[in-house]
Amino acid sequence: MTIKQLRAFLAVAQSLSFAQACERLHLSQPALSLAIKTLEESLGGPLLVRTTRSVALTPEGEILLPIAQRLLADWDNAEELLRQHFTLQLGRVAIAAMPSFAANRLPQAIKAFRDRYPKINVAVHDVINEQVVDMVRDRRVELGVVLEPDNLDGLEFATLYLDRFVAVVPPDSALITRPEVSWDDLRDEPFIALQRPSTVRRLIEAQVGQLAVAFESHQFTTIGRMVGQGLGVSIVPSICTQQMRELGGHCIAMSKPTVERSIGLIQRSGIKLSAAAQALADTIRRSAQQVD
Amino acid sequence: MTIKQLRAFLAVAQSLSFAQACERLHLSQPALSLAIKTLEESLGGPLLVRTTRSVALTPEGEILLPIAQRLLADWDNAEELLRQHFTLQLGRVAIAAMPSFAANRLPQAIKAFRDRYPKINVAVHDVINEQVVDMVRDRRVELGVVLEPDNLDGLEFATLYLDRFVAVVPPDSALITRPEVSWDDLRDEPFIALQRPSTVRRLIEAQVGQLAVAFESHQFTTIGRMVGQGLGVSIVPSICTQQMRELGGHCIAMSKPTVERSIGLIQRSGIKLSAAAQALADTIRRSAQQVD
DNA sequence: CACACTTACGATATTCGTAAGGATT
DNA sequence: AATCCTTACGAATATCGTAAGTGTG
Repeated sequence: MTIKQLRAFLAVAQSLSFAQACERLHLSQPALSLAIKTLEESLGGPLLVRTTRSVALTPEGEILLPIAQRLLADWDNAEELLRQHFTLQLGRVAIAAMPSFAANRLPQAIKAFRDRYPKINVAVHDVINEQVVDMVRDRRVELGVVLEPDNLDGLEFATLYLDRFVAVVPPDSALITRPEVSWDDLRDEPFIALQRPSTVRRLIEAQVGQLAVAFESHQFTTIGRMVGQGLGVSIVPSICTQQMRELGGHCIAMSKPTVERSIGLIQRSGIKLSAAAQALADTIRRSAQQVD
Repeated sequence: MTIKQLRAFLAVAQSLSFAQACERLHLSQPALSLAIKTLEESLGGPLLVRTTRSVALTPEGEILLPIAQRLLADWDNAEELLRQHFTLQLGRVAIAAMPSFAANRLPQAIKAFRDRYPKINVAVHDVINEQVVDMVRDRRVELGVVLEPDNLDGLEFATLYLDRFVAVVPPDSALITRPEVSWDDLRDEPFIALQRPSTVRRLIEAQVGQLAVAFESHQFTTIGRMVGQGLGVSIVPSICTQQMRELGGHCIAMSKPTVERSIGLIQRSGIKLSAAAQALADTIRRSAQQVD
């Protein structure tokens, strides 16, 4: 039993005419006749009774008719579903991104993606850097945006930006005129830090040692606003520059030695991204180039 | 997308190896390779990622896998179901029969049928003659057993037995020594008749005019037992002879002019019986020959 | 005689298997 | 070197359409 044979049967059963079914199937009468005959032989008995002037279903044909309809409908639906996934007319991507990226750069990339592929469902997981890596490893997301991890096994990393730390100081700070500030310049000010665990916090501490932390927050937004209110200074990834400015903080480049780390896309290596995830990755890459 | 292609995909996806899938499919590697390739082209993208040493599913392949399983399972089930119907390993027949036949002859035919085709469900409708015809016309049953109807249009009738009326008298009746009795011989006795509407009742009245009915019943069993108890005499189709004897009645042939009517199978003309109904009809015909 | 389905048959397309090629372990 | 998948190509198979055949209204 083949798809063609079943389609042939359905066409004849519905029109009760070989001639009409021929047109619907774009098939010659003999070809249709043979298809039905072959189907009947493969199933072990007649499905249609043909008098020279009319066609009727046998009881077994009556049994097959609704089954054939459902079978072919399921078949066509499945085919269409797959095609839609390949043509990005349907699908779902899950992406995880570290908070700074999720807050500052991802939204515009998602916007561009959604404008182009409105039917693709995008799930964004805004989690700390380490969890992004875990989620990619666990296959809970196809894509991640992270600071380049030390341990890459099983993962592929591709740089989007080169990020360095910048100081954030209140608008009335004495440092504000300086073209750049050193780590030591900030030691005297109350320091506002991300709460642990956080890669940014860890990297800063690795650079300057234990900090005299005055305030802590999980959110860059809170940090920015605290700095804006003159509560202290902070150090944030350069990706957050614009956000800090909007919140009232003033950003100043850090003098050497500066810490630079790559921010980039990670995915499991050796597996193929879904068409949707591939397209999202492309969109994010394009978006990164535009900003730079 | 064809059945073969989908089976090929399923085999590869399950074994994650072309080589193993080849054996399962009884197919050469190139043929399998081509089948997958064609499938991928027809759907618009890759389903499998082949490194030279391993095979993995693409995300779209992951989507297709459970769909393919269900599709093929449904397909195989449908095919098997139809085959079972044709080979009489599964099915259902509905038959309607007039009470005298249903009670006297049908059970042994059903028994023989069920011994031979234990999986076929048989529904018997024990209804009066006219309703049998109606049920066949209305397609509520495929087969009927009736006295040959006057109006046959749209129906086919095939004789099983030639039935004539026989007299039933109590065992202590004076008539019991007679080789045959006439209609008039029975006029003096209390008459036990089937209740109207009944073809038998109608035929008897057509023969002898209005009867002096002493008792009426819907059931031949009741009539037989009444006669057996000496409450009166009756006239029944010869098909009931054995039943009457068992109930204590004594059957005597009717002298000429006797009424003979055919008892036979009816079915809608121009349609094909289901394989199951055809087999049941054959069994009933064989059963009728054995009795004669 | 026109219509509707089937059979006959030659042409075209698919599908298959063998043989060879390329890549990885 | 061995394994595994792909490409190449000739052969077998299946399917198709044209033409002829058959039975019905």
